[in-house]
Amino acid sequence: MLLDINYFNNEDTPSLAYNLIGKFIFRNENGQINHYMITEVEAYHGLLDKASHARFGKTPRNAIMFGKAGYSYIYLCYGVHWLLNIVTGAEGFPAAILIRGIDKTFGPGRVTRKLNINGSFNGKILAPESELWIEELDTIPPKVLELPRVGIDYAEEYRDMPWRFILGS
DNA sequence: CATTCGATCGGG
DNA sequence: CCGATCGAATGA
Repeated sequence: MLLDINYFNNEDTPSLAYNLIGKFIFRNENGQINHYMITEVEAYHGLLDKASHARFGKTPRNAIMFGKAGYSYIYLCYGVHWLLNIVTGAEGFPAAILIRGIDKTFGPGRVTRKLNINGSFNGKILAPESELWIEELDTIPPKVLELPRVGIDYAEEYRDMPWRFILGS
């Protein structure tokens, strides 16, 4: 089942992120379709989240986070790595879920390399027509670990929020 | 303008 | 531990 705007149009970003573990990213490259289980994500939740790109309000870079759910938000991190996020929540509520791991690949920069995507995919709707989309293949809930997010030591009281989710064993 | 500094990774 | 690498954000 395709997970689209109706699925991601939810303002409980941490719960959406939790529930993304065990779902699948599909990628169509020249007719060759592969899919990868989502194994690690982080939630970036609203204007108040001091770890989020949206914490200073709407800017050209983060505008997509304020838009409709079910779209991609992709940006260059440290001038080197493209990071893939899924926009969530109602229009006007800035939130996104960072994809940090798929299958055996860990690290958000490696995820986009494995999927062979970059900034040209920013702002695309996650659907087969974009050659990048999310599906639920089975409804058995996996074991999920909750941990603090990575690389956001500056986020003050939001630094230790357990908004990083990892597939458990 | 100038400067700082990241939602990282790989190599030594 | 550190350098790469560059654009967003900030402040003058």
